[in-house]
Amino acid sequence: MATEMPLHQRTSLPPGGARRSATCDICRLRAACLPDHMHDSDAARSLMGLIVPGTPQPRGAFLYRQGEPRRAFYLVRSGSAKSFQINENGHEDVMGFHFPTDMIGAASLEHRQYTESVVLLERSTVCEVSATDLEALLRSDASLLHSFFSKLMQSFEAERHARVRLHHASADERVADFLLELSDRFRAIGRAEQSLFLSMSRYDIANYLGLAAETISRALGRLQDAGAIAVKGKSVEILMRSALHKIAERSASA
Amino acid sequence: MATEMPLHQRTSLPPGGARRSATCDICRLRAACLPDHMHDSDAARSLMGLIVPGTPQPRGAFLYRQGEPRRAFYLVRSGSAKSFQINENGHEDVMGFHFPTDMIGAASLEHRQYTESVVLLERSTVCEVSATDLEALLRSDASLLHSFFSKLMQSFEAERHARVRLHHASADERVADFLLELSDRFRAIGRAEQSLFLSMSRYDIANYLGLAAETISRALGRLQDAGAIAVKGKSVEILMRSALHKIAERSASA
DNA sequence: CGGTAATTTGACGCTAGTCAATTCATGTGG
DNA sequence: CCACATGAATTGACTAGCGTCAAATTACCG
Repeated sequence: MATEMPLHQRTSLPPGGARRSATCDICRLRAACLPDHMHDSDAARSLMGLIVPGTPQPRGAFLYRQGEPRRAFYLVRSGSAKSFQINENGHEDVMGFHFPTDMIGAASLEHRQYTESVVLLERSTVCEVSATDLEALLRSDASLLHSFFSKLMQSFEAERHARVRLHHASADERVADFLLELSDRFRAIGRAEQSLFLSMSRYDIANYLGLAAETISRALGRLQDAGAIAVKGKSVEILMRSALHKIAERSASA
Repeated sequence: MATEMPLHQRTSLPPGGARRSATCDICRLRAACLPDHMHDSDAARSLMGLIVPGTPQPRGAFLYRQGEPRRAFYLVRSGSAKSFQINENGHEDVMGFHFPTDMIGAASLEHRQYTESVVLLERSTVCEVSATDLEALLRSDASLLHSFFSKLMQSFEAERHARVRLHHASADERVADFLLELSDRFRAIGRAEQSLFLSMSRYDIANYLGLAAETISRALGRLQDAGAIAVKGKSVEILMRSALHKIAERSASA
């Protein structure tokens, strides 16, 4: 079995922290986390009232497992997570990685059960929103529904882009693209964009990009030889962003 | 240049047929075309009133081009189409294929301009819905918005599935999966599910699946040798659906 | 500090891409 | 209606890139 086994096997998240609302007010991620155009509307108030901050959970803890009844949505506050499905061959398919301000669970929106599992990649904190509460709010507030609609459309486009872009790309191109994507996401949440910490394993990256783990190692090595990055274990420094871009973009130059 | 040049260069669709509403009532695709839970609601009436059937257009005609201001959404009534983007290398990326009852243009929903081009693959008829009209209706009717929401979620999941599924798949697996997907879609609109007509070129299929056109030929040949299908030009007969399934599913059997 | 898992590195084979030639469709005009 | 022209599809030969297997090295956790 090539896939890693979770360290912890708990099936659900413990009660979480104190149930005080308006915690978003004191969260430094607030601006990046909540939908853009609802910073001070009534809807923002209502939504923030539903968000329950949790306590830090250890690496390997599951937010939920594929097949469990859908209870809640989550917002990553610190740390990171990966979502994955077990396919018909018993093989793990990594769907994506999640960082602070990312919403988790929307992919299961149209289902009664979670369609994927989500496990923490490091010690992390997540905020929780009850599914029934959120759905009720969405039914009553059209502008909030529109916000969600927008966000989903964005994910849809990103997903589409990833599919066609990476279909034609070589290993080096995919890895360069992956690093740039991470960098962009880190920048968006106020982290250093040139210092990346890869909390996920090479196997996870490989699975996500449709490559073998060994190929990830070699690709990182080649990018390093090219002077674009410096790799030291799970830490990657982006030395020449332009070089990385050039590599990522040169797919299928017919 | 490996990509095909459109036969016709018209930049927009001619006026279309007579502007009589309620044409959906006499359309045999109605049940499959409109959202499930709105067959006889007020919203259904309103929506149907916005749908304008067009006249048949020749192969190679564009519904719209990437970058044009977004005017309308389209529903395929007969024939087929492909949507594609030109990427930064001037290369064509095929995003998908469209058959009767498919909605076209939703991917540009959040933009003022079309983010892709759509060209007919054969002589086809499409129905048109004005963008402003539809958006006004969506704003006023929450249940309709929910329907759209649902439909988008479905596409999102399909897109996701396509990405992870095909990432690990071999050429034969991808082609088998593609044929089964077409078969399913044909069945959903009442066509024979075992007799497929591939209106798109091998190059388009290859581009869509992230392969070379020659590989499509060879993969089809191998599937034929395996007794799963019979290929004759653009016509493909599915002889053993089970065999095709087995081939499509056996990706990454660790 | 020891044991385990993760990562790197090397060797090798196979799959799919590329280039080129040929066959096959399709559509056009005489 | 047929001959021809054009592009699509197939087939073959060769090559490059990635997967696989195995071994060595490093990082991590108790």
